[in-house]
Amino acid sequence: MAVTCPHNPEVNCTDCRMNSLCLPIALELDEVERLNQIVQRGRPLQKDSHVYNVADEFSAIYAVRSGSIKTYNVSDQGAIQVTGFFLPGEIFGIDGIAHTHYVSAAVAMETSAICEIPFSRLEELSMTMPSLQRHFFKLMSKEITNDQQLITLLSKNSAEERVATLLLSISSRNAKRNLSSLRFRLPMSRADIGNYLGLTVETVSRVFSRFQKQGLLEVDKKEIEIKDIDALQELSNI
Amino acid sequence: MAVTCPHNPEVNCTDCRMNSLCLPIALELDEVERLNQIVQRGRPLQKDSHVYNVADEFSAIYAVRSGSIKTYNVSDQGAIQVTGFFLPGEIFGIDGIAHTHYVSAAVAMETSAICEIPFSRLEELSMTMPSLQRHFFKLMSKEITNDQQLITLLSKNSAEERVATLLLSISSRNAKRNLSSLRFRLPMSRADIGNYLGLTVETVSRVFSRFQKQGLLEVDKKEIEIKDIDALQELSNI
DNA sequence: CGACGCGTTGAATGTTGTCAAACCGAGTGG
DNA sequence: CCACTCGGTTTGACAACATTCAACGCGTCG
Repeated sequence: MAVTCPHNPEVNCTDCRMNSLCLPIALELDEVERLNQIVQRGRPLQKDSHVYNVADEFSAIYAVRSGSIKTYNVSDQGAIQVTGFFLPGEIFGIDGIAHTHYVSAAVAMETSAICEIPFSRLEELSMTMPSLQRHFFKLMSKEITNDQQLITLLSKNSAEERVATLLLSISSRNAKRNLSSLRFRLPMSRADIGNYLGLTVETVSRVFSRFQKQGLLEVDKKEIEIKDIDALQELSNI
Repeated sequence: MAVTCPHNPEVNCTDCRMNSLCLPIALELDEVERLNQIVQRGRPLQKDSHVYNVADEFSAIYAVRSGSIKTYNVSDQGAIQVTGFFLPGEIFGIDGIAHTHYVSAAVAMETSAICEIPFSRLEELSMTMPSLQRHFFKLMSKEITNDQQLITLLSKNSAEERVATLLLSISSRNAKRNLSSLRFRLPMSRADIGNYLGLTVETVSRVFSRFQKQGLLEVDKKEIEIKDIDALQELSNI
């Protein structure tokens, strides 16, 4: 049992139950083992502690093993923009590539464990493992796609549509991790949601209340139960 | 004279007056020549014709030689989101990397000439030219940075702030191309601006009128003269 | 216990979107 | 040559949605 506990720093890539999410599917067993060799697993991070901060030197990319991470940018004027939420099995920190220093920051939203993958060693490794190289390009590309979807969301959609879309995103990502897609706990605060979606805290709160009144959701602080996923999808799709 | 005309397909990278913008600075003369060998220059594109479209096979990245290009995404529901405007010397089409097919589209906003750089040959070339490889990573990274800046703009800024920021962006990019930073012609329509900035055409138009009334701009259709760049910067910075 | 962070709710305000009309310049056909 | 249409743009009146400001509830922690 201990070996599969996500907080356990001893767990290796082969046994990690997230490996289907963060590793390329095509990897052979011995390749996973070689990757495993370079992955560094520290002890759990406390809530609100930084994985990296703006202007930190870029040296690694990260995978969430347990808990949850948010990333944010700081504009020249000091405005904070949350750019992503990352759940177990997901990769973050790729935007630092090609800069020598991070332009964003990453913090734990709750007690979390992460895997650190030194970038230089990953580069070496991908020279001899084409599927890793490809996977890695896909990750950068996915980052761009994600950002552009967020741009569309912010640019074209109402508060209700934005919140519905975020809830469905978390729902489907939970499903991938074999968790319930209809009942889950939001790791982030209302302020984080608002910041991410370009809304004020009050608006986010009101949307949750409205959804509850309309029977789409059951909301208890951060606990969410989706009661009418079709209606949410309807909202998210229009 | 003919050799420096930007529409001329015969002009090569060494002589192109945009080369300081689209090529890495560190390239040796003979390296430029090797790159020049793989660049394909077609005849000019007409206004509104596509460089590539959604679902086209990804095979190359592009540089603007003359004219201007816009890129846009199409959401599942068919909504169009303009994601970028590209001026001479700028590179576009990088978001197709790591997908086999484009997820976005690129169209000429006016008669334009472009350089096509086949991706597979660029990959080969960068194996032997470290500075090209690095430059190339920077481009992907810049795409992410740009997108995230747009996210912040859409998420946190008012209509006036968004328009001011776009104008200043074009102004400074013109300066890099040795054109006037205070007097220029906008290549894109009001509708494109609105789509890009998450505003309606009417709002964009009103903001231009207001800026003119306040003496920040002189607007004549697409011709713009910046009268008070400090005031614009003030707006863009807050 | 009180202070504090976080979330919710209410009322008023304001910015932006919507709808409608008109303008302008370019191109077309009578 | 003029009247016409058409696309892009501007402007106005109005409505709607989100923000702002304010107050309050609730749980946690010192």
